[in-house]
Amino acid sequence: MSSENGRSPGAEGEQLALIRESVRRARTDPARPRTWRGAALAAELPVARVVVNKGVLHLDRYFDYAVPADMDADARPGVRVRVRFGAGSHTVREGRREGGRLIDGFIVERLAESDYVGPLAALAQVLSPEPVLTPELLALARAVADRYAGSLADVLQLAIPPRNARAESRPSPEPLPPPELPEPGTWRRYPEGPAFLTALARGAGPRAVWTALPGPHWPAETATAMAATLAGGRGALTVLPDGRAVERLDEALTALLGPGRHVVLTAESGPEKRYRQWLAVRRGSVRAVVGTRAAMFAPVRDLGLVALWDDGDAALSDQQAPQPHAREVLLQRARTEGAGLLLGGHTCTTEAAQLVETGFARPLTAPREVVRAAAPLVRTVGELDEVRDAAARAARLPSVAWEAAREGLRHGPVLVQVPRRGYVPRLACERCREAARCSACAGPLQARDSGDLLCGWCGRTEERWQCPECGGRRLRATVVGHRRTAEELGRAFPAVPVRTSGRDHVLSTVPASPALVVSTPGAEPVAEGGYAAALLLDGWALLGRPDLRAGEEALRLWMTAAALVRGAEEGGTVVVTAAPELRPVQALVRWDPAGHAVRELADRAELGFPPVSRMASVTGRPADVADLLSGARLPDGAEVLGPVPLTPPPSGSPRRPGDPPPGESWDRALVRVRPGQGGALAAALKEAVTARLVRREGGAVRVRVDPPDLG
DNA sequence: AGCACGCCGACT
DNA sequence: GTCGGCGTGCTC
Repeated sequence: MSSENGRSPGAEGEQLALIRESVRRARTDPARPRTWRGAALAAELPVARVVVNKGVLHLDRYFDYAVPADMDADARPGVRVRVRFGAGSHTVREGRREGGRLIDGFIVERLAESDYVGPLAALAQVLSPEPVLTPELLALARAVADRYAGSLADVLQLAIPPRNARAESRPSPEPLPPPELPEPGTWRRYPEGPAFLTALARGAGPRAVWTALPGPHWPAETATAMAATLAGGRGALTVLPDGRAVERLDEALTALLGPGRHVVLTAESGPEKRYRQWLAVRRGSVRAVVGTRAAMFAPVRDLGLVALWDDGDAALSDQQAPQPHAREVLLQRARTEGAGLLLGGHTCTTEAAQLVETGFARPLTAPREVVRAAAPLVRTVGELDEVRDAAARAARLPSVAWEAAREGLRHGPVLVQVPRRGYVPRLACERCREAARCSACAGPLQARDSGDLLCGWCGRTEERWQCPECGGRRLRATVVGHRRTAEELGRAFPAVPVRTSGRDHVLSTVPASPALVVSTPGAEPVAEGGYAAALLLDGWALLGRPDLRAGEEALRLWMTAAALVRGAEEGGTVVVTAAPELRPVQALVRWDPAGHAVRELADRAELGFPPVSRMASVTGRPADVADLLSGARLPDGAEVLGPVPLTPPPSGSPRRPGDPPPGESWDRALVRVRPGQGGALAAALKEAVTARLVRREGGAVRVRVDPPDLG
């Protein structure tokens, strides 16, 4: 018997020789045979260009396959196929091509001929005639892959849910006719609100950065914008950071439009339901989509509006390679699909402020007096504030906070926000709480066991640090968790029920009756009728986080909580324990998130920080990082910061993709480029990684564009 | 990555 | 003459 691997001479060997000969001829003969013998091919457009479902960077290109005649009808652009892929797919045994593994892919287009020199393998199977990879989705996925130095296949994995035969076999519901144009309702509080809605309804692409008024109306307002888009005959997509926010918008949409006009796309619903709903969207049966970041690629037909709520929330950045952020994906869709944009939240990210500054979007805000009436009264208290009351001292509350809680409890629930333990800053000025930064590159300072101060970006040792804000020379940190705070408050207010909402169990709503609701940031329940008061405790801990965005993030967490409190007109009060002269604290007191973002943006521009410049991180073993950077053809003026040793995550925390394997110490370098060079930076890094893969040199290196923890 | 090809040394 | 170990290169 011949050997299993076709290496022995004889009939098979002769066949191999023949094949090699035919390939040789194919490379030189202009009238070369294009396929293997014996395959009956599709009469027209016999070539299928395929993107194979393999995320490896050096395979990030198309491969051509021959279309057998019996697959001709189904093998249309966008369908899922299986193909033989890999070395050896040209092996011929007993007259058939074998070898190479069967892998999935998508047909990108059908062609009359291939530019590949050599004979084509045939498609192995059309998995389903459903064209899931639409031209819009392909273009979007390509753009996202390029921006993030990732591969098309990786992005498609995020964008197209796994197939489910049962879901596919069922017909999607008949599409409903467009709804009536909705009334503007509370959008009238914004001078530009009604015009924004009519622009959506008439098919235009208005783009707005929406600073939402505090209070409970944003879900209904977002629903109204979606309804206006539907009324104009186009589709709408809204992405929100978590399941609770999705639920609120879902309810608002159902209240406004009834059931059946929208779907909720989240990763939580099971595979069959998820694919069924996704298909209903792709087929045009449903024109409106609401979901978490998993919905950002939803193939909405004739997209007229992309909306994003609270784009500063870290949950909007995908954890799967290449880790695209929903804001960037939706912006790309607004640009290329001509859709309107609604970037909303109770605060404003610097990225959103930049969109306004560059003229890409217009601000959608309410007049000052409307803001003042809707927002609660905010008071600040330094933590060294004198504590006269013994009970207040027991609860570790400054007197002002104690009074506000006691007064608030007479009228309804009182929210107490406490930073999570572990949410601790690296180093901040003891006197003014300003984060300690490197005097050379403005990177965050870390304390070594030796007592030395080391920059987390450039690795320089900081001698004799002095706070640039107040001249202080001492540094510090620590925080008390929400559970212990709840216990202490329970003792201080013995007659009042205490509820907690935190990481392990998050409450979505609380009743209007008086209660203390202790919550970690981001987990605050919505109170019926609004909270009477809120205490934002240990604010300095949020501000001192070792992150570029610490100020912006603290303001976001405060305002998101404070927006659940009744307006000043109804007696709503907020007390924040943080130094009143700090910029985010002032922005909270004045309720001016947009102004804060504009000033923050100016600072970032001056210091060369994102989003004004673009950054990417490169991590890996020290030798690998150095090798990759030396081989990369970075754009002109690119700056390399570091490399420095990557601070290991605290032991016990779950390993995340991109973390070094246990026992290895990795370096991290940051690369920074000027505005407009982001694409070139991503391309250069991708090329450098690919070159190493092809040469098989060195160990794994990870590249991340827009690293989230600019420590 | 995965897989096949092929060169080379070892053993029947 | 045949087997199989591992370095090298490619994937339509």
